[in-house]
Amino acid sequence: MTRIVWFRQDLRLTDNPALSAASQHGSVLPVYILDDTNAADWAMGGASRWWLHHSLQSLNHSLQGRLLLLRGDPLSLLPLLSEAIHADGIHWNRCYEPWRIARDARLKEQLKDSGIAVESHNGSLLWEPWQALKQDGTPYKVFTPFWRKGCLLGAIPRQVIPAPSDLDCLSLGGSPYARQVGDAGITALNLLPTIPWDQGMRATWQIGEDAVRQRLREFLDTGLGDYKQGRNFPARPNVSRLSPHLHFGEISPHQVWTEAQRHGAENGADENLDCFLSELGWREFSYSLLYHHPTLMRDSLQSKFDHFPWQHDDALLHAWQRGQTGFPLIDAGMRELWQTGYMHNRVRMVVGSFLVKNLRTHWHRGEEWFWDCLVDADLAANSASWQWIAGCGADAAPYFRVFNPVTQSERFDPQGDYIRRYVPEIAALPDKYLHNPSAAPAGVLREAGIVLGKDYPEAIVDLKDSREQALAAFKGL
DNA sequence: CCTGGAGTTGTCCTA
DNA sequence: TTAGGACAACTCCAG
Repeated sequence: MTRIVWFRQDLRLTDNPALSAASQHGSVLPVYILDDTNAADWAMGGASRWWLHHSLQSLNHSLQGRLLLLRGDPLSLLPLLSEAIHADGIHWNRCYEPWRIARDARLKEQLKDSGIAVESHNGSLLWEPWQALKQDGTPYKVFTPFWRKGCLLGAIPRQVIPAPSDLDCLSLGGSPYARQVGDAGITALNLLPTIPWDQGMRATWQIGEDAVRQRLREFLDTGLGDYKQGRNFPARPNVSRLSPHLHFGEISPHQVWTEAQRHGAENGADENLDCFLSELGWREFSYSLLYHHPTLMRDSLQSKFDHFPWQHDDALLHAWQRGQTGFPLIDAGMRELWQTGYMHNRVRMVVGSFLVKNLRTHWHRGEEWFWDCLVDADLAANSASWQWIAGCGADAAPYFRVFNPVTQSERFDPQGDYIRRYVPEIAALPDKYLHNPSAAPAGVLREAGIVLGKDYPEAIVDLKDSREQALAAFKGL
């Protein structure tokens, strides 16, 4: 008998509970379905699609070209496929986006009614969101107790599952079955851009299961040692850059957890290891928030923010999006995002704070832009993080937490290495004025050959004024 | 039910 | 130059 393995956000062979379970029943048909019909507003953005193309290619390669690629509605495709190949069961690893939960629940009902076994597995979270609860059975709203009590004191994450050694993949190549359900093939999924905006991305990333395991080893060997401090400096190589791989499931958090613990056991566990593991905790926390608050992507957790006096100015928003704000750290971050599909975490906070507080733009605008541009765009992490920086999330972020992009720049990119990489037109400025060209004396600008407003924008907003206005608006709530 | 300590990531002013 | 305190008040969470 054959079991279908429906790949979704688990594009790997190692530590894949659904694949391993299915393979124990006999032959396996691996399938991926590009589902734009059920996602509504949260269909994958452009950068994510680009990543997906390469990740699917890598997975297909690992499966000796046996991955069936379809596009359409799984609710109709999977019953058809099951019938066509006489599958007696379907396995998948759980997803936690509300629309996916709803879709999968419907599908499960449907398949069970037609006598097909359905098994869902946990492939992407260390702790299920319905397990990490307070004593009284309700979900946590604050990270620290969630992580320390709800997670770390709970069940130990399961062992990593080896890739199936004797995988028997059903091949449908050219068979009528594949055509019956519409074998799209990877190019037909149209995941790649029609105009070549992906050059910077291709130069930045190595995609796929083998590549990410190498990346993890490299990070543990060279980045973890000074993680706690170094991770704040965007020019330093101390962040893991695992997020897109984790999002698409080329690696599981269990693998990261296990490898990091092993590294700690061999080299000494310290606050750097704890700090890194707690970043996995933030991922878990975001998923927990989304699971228990299914409208997290839309509704502010603190409803008083419904009355916040947001402003909207297309020109200011556009300047932010394209990295033309006149604040070099902001512009470097937004251009890093545009060019590579990624932005350093410290800089994400600074650009987010700037958009929401200094420009007083609704956090939805930032959320949407990141969704389209990030290769690690993840509904849980993106929604939770924008709410956090906007101050409307579950954690009571102090109202006075407004990042100053110039101060942050001086503190975390003191030599300007990050800025000069992404904002080369001001590279000739001395470090002292690199962080805020609008404050540079005319002579310094002339010396560097820069005309503000022509070669590089004047600051689009007054930091002091806009900060005070944001604080006043908050006070008015 | 009550109580008290704590809450990822900051900034600015003052002494 | 640098360190410390102010900046609201509230909710969360565990005992």
